[in-house]
Amino acid sequence: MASDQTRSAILAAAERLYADRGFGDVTLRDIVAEANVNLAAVNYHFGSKDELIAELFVTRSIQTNRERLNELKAAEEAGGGRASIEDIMRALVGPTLRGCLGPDREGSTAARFMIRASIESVPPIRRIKNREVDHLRKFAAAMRRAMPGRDDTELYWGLHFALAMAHHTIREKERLLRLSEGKCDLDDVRAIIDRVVTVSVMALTMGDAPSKPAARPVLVHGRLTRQDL
Amino acid sequence: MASDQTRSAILAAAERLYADRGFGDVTLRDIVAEANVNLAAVNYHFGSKDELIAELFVTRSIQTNRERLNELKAAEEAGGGRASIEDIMRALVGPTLRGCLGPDREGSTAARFMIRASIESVPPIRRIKNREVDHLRKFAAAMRRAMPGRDDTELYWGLHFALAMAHHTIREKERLLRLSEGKCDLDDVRAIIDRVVTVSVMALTMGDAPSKPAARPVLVHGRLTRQDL
DNA sequence: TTGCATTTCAAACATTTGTATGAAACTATC
DNA sequence: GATAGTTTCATACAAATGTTTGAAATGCAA
Repeated sequence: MASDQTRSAILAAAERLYADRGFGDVTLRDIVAEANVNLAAVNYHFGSKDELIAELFVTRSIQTNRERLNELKAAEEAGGGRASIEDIMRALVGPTLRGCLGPDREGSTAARFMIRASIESVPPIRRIKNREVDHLRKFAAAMRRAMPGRDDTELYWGLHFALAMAHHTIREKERLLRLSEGKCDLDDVRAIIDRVVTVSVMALTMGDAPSKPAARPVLVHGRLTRQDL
Repeated sequence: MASDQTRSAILAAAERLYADRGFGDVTLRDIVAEANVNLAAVNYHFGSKDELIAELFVTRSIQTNRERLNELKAAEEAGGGRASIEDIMRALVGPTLRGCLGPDREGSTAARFMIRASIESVPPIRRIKNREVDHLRKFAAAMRRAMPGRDDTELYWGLHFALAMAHHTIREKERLLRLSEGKCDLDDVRAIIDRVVTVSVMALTMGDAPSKPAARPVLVHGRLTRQDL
């Protein structure tokens, strides 16, 4: 068998098992059984279990970051070089929410893996996450361009809260579903993204209103409209 | 040694070690060493390691819930039986944020333990968290009283986002600090609570404005004032 | 084919870890 | 102070798990 086949069989099996059962109770033996390869293959190809997990997470992180930046770039080009704050926030939370929620989420192993990574936060992943700040700086810069003059502190808090709402929704979707007795529709990703974006922009622009009501966020793509509010 | 002394020595040592080093790499042997008791004492007094962790978490959860409900009750009494939505949100996120952030947080083992519990989410704790919904229902009820006529869905989302911002701030405070290069002051708990409450109330009351600007949240206790915005 | 490097494999290793055991020490009650 | 119940202790157990090893198999170039 070609070397790459074993490698990717391990990666695929590991991602699937971790996504399904969490990092806590998936052993290397489980993984190699699922991948139909020998136990020693993991250490041969990856060095250690932790490096395997790290590779999985890095791959998926890069993917997400690329999607985010693509969306940001598209918004900037559409806006003639400068994206609106709303579109920036949408680019920030959209890819993750779309990937991890929605009715077809069961089919996406990658998304479920990233949810696990967000919930369980195992050491090798935590190490990577902690140096993930550079990517966010690009968003901070775009936000600064979109809201010149606004204090940087406010900007960071807005960015922080946007991620908070997006990630918490992914992490705790079961609980929200139970608490709301199904009233909160977690399959309508469009609406959820709009909701998170709206609140984020409100947090970022608070104080601009009420004198300038035009600055208030307006929902574009979603189902929420003024009369719902 | 009296039975209770051993018991509480184990509890204290376990909480301290878990808080410092996380659930991942603290063994029962570490705990009994720290507590100066015999290894078998854990199983004798608690049955198993998981039950020890569960007891730690339940104790602290009850404590937090009590603080939240006390604050809610106080607000309701001060408001003549009905608390404002702002005070309700403040009662929801205040105790946790006060406990887990702030300059004296290093001293509070309990708070650091709860942060760990929030970050690592080990099985026995996850099991408990999943049936923790009842407590939140009381807050949902209070919110319903404060905002009669508002759609329940909106209410749950507001509750959800409030917890999102609070918990994410606790979980990711290091990252926010690094991202903002220290600009976001995570020691000023007062200001953070005000910020979370303000955004939560904005999320809950969105649509009430701009026709009724009086309905916009006004910061009371904090340092943020209108001229900052 | 020969020879060399890469990859696979079964088996064993070395720890770590939670738990169980049975005797000893202790405590409190009568 | 004898006895029964409780608690402590040293030690052992059993299972799991990541990692290593050295040989066998495979692929590939000369």
